Amino acid sequence: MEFSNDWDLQAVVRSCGGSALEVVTSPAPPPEEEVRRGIVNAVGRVAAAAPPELLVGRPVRPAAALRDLDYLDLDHELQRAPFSITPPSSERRPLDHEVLISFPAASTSGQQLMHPRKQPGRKPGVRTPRPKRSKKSQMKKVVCEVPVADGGVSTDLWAWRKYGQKPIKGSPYPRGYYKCSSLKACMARKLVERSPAKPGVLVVTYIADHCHAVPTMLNALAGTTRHRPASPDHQTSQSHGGVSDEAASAGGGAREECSSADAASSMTVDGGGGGGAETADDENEPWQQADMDMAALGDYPLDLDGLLVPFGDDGFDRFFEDDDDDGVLERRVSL
DNA sequence: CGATTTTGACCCGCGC
DNA sequence: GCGCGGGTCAAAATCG
Repeated sequence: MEFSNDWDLQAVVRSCGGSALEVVTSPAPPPEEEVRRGIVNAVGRVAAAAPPELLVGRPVRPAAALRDLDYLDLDHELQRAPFSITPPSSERRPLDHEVLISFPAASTSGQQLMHPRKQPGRKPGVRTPRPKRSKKSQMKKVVCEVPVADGGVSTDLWAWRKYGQKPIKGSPYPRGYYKCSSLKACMARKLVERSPAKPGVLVVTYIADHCHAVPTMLNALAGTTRHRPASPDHQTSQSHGGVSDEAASAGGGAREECSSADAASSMTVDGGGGGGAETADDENEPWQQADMDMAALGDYPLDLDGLLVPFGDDGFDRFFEDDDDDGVLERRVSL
């Protein structure tokens, strides 16, 4: 089935359902205990309640999903929540203003990669003024750990577009940078990387909130499927110490439809809002509602295709042999 | 043709 | 003040 295939691929990456609820930021982080509790309640419920099919293959409208959830004994399901909040002491050591949510280890199955490409790049000498990255460190961040491929892949309603990937010092895996593609002005961003300590876990960091409603027509944005050309020139390594292929892979499916992040944002609501503008009161905004819902759904889409394979590994070949015969990474969402 | 991905270059924050 | 490393930009390639 179609779904299953897609699902598999997507599974590789998504699932952080979390929606984390968020948190945080800067100046006054909410009491850890509270935040944690809130996350568990919200995220746990959803994740536990929603069947994979629901979250993944066919995204559901948030409202509907919530409705469904209402019928479940959420409290009960809590223990089955697919993730857990990781205390600050975990390996990834969240910052003061971060909240780390982790999901149970999952099967690390999928490996993917993509073909190398030529080498574009910006022309030297060309530079454009860029806004200062002020207070980046103070930006709202939600960190969650997601099993690379636990069956619980989920989809979120947000559309992400990959805008960069970089090798991270100390980690064999590259980090992918995504921004919301629904609206150019939207500052929501997401960083996805594999945990060096736990290869089967992806660390997803959501930054900033979405300043718009959850896109209802995902197809328009998310339909993209990138088929990797059977690149004839298969060179494996390139500059940057090897970001190469894998990196590519990252992009491979790069588009994700996420939600959570925002979720984060949305959830933020209580927290303190960090985000400023977005936070704006959202209570009455319809989109916000949607946001919340999604958050509640706990979907965490991630696509880290590229991140799944460490630099310089041989996953490449494997990828084409196994997962999908087409050698295609697909990610589709249809509403 | 428009949207997205890839990826080298550029820029900036932070630690020393 | 300098260098490192992370984050972002944007040209080129690719895909639907």
